[in-house]
Parts: sequence; structure tokens; C-alpha cells
Amino acid sequence: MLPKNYQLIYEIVEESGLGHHLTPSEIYALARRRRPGLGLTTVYRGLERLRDLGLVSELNVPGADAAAYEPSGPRHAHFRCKRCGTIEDVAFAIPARTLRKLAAAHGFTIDAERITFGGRCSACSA
Amino acid sequence: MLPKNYQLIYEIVEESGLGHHLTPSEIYALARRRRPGLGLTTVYRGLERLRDLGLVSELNVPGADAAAYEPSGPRHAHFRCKRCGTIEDVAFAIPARTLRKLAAAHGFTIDAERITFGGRCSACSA
DNA sequence: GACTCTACTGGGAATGACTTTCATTTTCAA
DNA sequence: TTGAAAATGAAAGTCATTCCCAGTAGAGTC
Ligand SMILES: [Mn+2]
Ligand SMILES: [Mn+2]
Ligand SMILES: [Zn+2]
Ligand SMILES: [Zn+2]
Repeated sequence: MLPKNYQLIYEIVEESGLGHHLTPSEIYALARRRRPGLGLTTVYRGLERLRDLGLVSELNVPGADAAAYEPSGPRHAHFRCKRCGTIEDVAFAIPARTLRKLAAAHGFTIDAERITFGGRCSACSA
Repeated sequence: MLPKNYQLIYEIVEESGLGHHLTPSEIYALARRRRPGLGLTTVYRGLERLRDLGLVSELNVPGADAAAYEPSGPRHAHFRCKRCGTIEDVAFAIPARTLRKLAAAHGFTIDAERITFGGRCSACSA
């Protein structure tokens, strides 16, 4: 049975939607509006649990100063603008067949794939 | 003209070879063997400069507690074992044509691509 | 209800990678 | 030679994340 606080944390990430990416501090701020006494530590613990359960995905974008979380969903890549820091979803994933080949060739097993692009977003290109 | 210290830092990364990935602390330790007075700050500054010059590439592997550096070379992906933490090169890169398509579709420009796989290495699978 | 054992909680301290600051030294072109 | 700009290292600062620990809430049992 998922503790009430973790449930709340999940709802916040879940309601943020698939294109959004929240940091623990942002989640903390949102959660405290509904449960003022909540501690930041609990947010970190909750996110860890939800990650282990596969309910949320952690995003480690180079250049960002904090991890970001999103509800688990279809595999996709991310783009981060080096100028303004915005993070966008990119509909791209490496085909399962390719992953299988790579794993076989190298002798390891792959259970996670992280793809991040860096550059200038359309707004910052002008 | 590249300062002498930065030159030394570059040599250390360069000599480590293409499959190796050194953290700033490791580079610091190696550099101090040849130049005992060197400061860690200078190592960070040197790596930043070398990165700007395109001579070294920074690696931000999720799960690792520090950035890693390698000499710039052919684009490739990385694999990190979740059990033992080893990082391996993986000969895989997204075709330039695909990158161009993605950039065009989203309206941004891509100048960096970071691909990391996570899982179990062959040693840790047994 | 009362009891018990465990999981959960939150505040504060600790950690550790990285950055900033600043006074001093080195470089190098004029 | 000389003066401005770049480089240097020690020390202090920042900040996300983790650790610690003494309470508390919950689920299950009687
Ligand atoms: Mn996403
Ligand atoms: Mn590599
Ligand atoms: Zn932008
Ligand atoms: Zn391993």
C-alpha cells in the first residue's frame, strides 16, 4: 500500500502531464500547498520509491542543476536549449532491435536508455 | 596559446585513451604527479576551456556522482552498469540525417547528442 | 480499546561536486 | 622594461542530495 504522501507526490507528477518535467523542489512546493507540513526529505524518498515502482521516470539532463521527473510513458528523447534551459520532449527512441543487437554484441543487458540533445530552441535561435 | 597547465590536463585526458573516462579529481591526482602545486580549481578551469575548444568531451552519466572527461573523437554512446558503475563505450550514434529531421520538425538546432544506456555488465550478470 | 512492531516522517546536519572570490603571480606584446 | 590581461591556488561559498535520529502514524493482533 503506497503511503499517502507518496500518493500525493505521484498525483502531482502525473497531473503535470507527459511533456512536463518537475524538479524535486518544484514538486515539494506544489505538494506543500495541499499538505503544508510535508518535508523535502519525504519528497526525495517518495520519488525514489515511485521510480523503483516504475511509476515515474527520472531525467538527468546535462547542464540542468537538478534532476527532473515525469510520469512514466512511451520512451522518448529530450532536448535542452543551452541558452534558456527549456526542456522539450522529442519523439525519438532507439528501436528495440537495435538495442538487442548492441546488448548482444557487448555482452551486457540494457534496461534503460537516456537520450538528450543540446542546442538552441526556436525562440533562442532568432 | 594554451596555458601550460591546461596543456598538461589535455595530455592526461588524451593519454588516457578513447575508451577511458576520467573525473576531475582523477585528472587532478594524475596531474599533481607531474606538477605538485597544481590546484583543483585550475583543473576545473582547464577542462572548461578544453571543452570550449572542442578538445575534450564531457560525459554526464546518470548515476555517476561526478562528470567524466574523454578526448574528443568519433561520436559514440555509453553504457553504465548499475551494479558496479563501470562505464563502457558503445559504438552507436544517431545518423546525421535523423538528427536533421528531428531538428527541422521541432524547429531547434542540435549541436550535441548524449546517449547513455543503463543495465548490467557481463561480469555483473553472472 | 490497548499493544506491538514496523514503516514513515521531518528537521537539521552532513556530504560532496562544483563555483566564486580575491589577492598574488605569470605572461607577453608594446 | 613595463603595464595590462590572463592565469593561479587557497579558501569560502553554493546547492542538490543524502544521512541521521528521535518522534509518529499505521496495520495487524489480541
Ligand atoms: Mn519527457
Ligand atoms: Mn567514451
Ligand atoms: Zn531557448
Ligand atoms: Zn557491472
